[in-house]
Amino acid sequence: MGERSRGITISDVAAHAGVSPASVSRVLNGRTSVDPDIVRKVQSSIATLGYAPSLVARSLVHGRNTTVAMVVPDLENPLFQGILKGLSLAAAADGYRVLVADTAERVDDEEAIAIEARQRCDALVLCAPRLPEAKLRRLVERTAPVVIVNRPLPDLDVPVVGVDYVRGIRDLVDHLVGLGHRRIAYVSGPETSASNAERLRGVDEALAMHPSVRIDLIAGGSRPEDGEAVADAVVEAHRAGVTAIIAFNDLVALGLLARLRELGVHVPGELSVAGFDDVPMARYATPRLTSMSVPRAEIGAQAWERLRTLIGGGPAPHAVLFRPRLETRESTTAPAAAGASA
Amino acid sequence: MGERSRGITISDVAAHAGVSPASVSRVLNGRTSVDPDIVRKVQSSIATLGYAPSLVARSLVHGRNTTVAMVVPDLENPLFQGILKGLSLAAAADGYRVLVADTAERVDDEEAIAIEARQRCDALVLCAPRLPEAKLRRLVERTAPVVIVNRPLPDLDVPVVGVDYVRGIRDLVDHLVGLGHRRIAYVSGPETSASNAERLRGVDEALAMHPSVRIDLIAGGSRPEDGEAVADAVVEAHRAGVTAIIAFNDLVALGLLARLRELGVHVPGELSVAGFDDVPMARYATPRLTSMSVPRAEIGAQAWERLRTLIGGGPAPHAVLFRPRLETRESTTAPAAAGASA
DNA sequence: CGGGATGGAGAAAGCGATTTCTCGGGGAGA
DNA sequence: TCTCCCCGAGAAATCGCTTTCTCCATCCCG
Repeated sequence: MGERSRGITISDVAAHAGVSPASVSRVLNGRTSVDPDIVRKVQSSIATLGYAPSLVARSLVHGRNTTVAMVVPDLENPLFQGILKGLSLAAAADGYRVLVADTAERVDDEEAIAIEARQRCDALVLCAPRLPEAKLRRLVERTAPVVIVNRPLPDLDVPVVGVDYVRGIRDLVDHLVGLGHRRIAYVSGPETSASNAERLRGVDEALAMHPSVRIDLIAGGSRPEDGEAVADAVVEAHRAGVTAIIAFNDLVALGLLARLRELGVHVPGELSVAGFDDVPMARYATPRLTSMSVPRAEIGAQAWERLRTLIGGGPAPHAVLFRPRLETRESTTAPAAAGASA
Repeated sequence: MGERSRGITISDVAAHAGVSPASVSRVLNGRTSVDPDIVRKVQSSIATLGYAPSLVARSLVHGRNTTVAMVVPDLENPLFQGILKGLSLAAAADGYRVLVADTAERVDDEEAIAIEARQRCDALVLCAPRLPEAKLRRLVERTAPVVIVNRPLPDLDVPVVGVDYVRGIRDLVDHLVGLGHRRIAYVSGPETSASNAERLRGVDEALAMHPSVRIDLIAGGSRPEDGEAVADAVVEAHRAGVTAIIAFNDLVALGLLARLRELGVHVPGELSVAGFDDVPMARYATPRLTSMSVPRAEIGAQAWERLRTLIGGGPAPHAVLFRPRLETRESTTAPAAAGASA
């Protein structure tokens, strides 16, 4: 606030220009026409005094501060970064700025942080993959206008912008099955993660469509370390006949790749590995990682689009789900022993 | 603003509780002692009405809104993400939130964006590696309190939190020379980047300390694509006798690694490669990337520390430079032909 | 040439809190 | 029992702007 104009107000300008504060305001906002002479004087005074209007005072009058909040569990996750970037750029185009709040994965604080952040802004973008649904529903009511990102929330008048993880996993399984894989393992994400639940539904649906395919579950996580940690279990599964791995996300896949190499398991020669999210680094991995691409920036932009509608008093926009696109790269290929087991 | 309390104000609460707005304010802020009876009534009214005080109105009175802005050239850069995360967490501990503004690398807009963002907040964290120094100096004056991140700015009363790139490059060269390398190439960053200039100074100093060493310059960039694009030139340099590569940053190094593998150049067998920044993915690369680690989150935290001092009216804190720490991993080793050329 | 319409500028009323100012009442000391 | 002091609650001023309201002067038209 105030910046270097600390202390100099619209009245100072008015006095200096010999007009009323109202006129200065008019010159500033150009709503009504004002005497060119006054305009000149005011502009000159503004320049001389180095005046900058207080945005806070304006906000108070207008009842909005052209700022939206975004709450994320972890700012270091490439997925959220991309969304934040898209949101930030889209909002900026409309003169809005984004306030970020990192909950540091502390689910218990999420609600309070979201409410606090929301209070400072006109609207809220909520990324809360771990928040229990009941809590989320309550939170959504208290923070409207709000848009939920990346998790489904049926039967509620809240716009959701997300990814069709179910379909994504199905498509990914199709890809692997198409390559000839019959035994696959899914390295799951955090147990409480809503998007992990979606992926698991995708696994189920895929199984239903491919009776001859078997998909094992291996408990994983969401970070590269988790990928490394799960490598032994993956190798074991491989020995037991699994020929392809689907990781919860790319971070896990990349960690897994690194460890598999050290364990002497060749990817994709012995084992295919696929990730999810298509983070920027995926295409630079060794081998370049096959992944399901999600339009991170576009999600952010769409979130803004919806928020803008809500802020403008429009009707609750419909939910939108992006269908992930398969990025076939080097890490997936046909299984070594053609035809494998099944 | 106003969230669902839209319309309900402190006066409503006062009326409902049968007291004056001043008393409600007192209960809310607990400055002076108030009749327990009033406290009870007010609290009950607040709960009943679902009242939440307007932070904007508060800001207007107090002259600050407990928000700081951070301006970055690219939110997708892991370095800035880490800094943002550190800043955000540190500020949150003091009840401050962070507003982000991504300039999308448009240097020309940087000044305007910074000023605008600063107006909304109490202070500013500025990451502007490409902004010409003269402009930066002018900008810094207009946006105080401000802290500059990641670039030197001598002779100005502005706190700087940064990385000692000069020393970092020297240490990295020492590492390579210690391994036996005598011919090294530096894949440079963006020409206008201040931190690239620093690195180049490091190269010069290193050369001065190791007369027997030669360091070639290869024009690069700052992103993985640049690393890929420069691979051919790197291979050529390798043919000419270069045995080790220092990339501007890890992103470039990772892109380079991916392409070198495709070109059949073995790292580190034939060529050592080192990055800078130690981004999270560096340790999961193939081979795991040797890099100079910079404390991203700590930079953000220190930036906040300084901002806090300035906001509190304290004296301009001293600049602080973090010395990067060498993370030796697999991508650097002794040159193949022991002793190499020199 | 007069009167209503028009338009532009200043005065004043908010926006929603905090904080100073003012005043009344109760407790303590004489 | 009376006075003085202190404390606590309400009234009012303030933060810096926008916007309505009011008024005056000009302009146009009959």
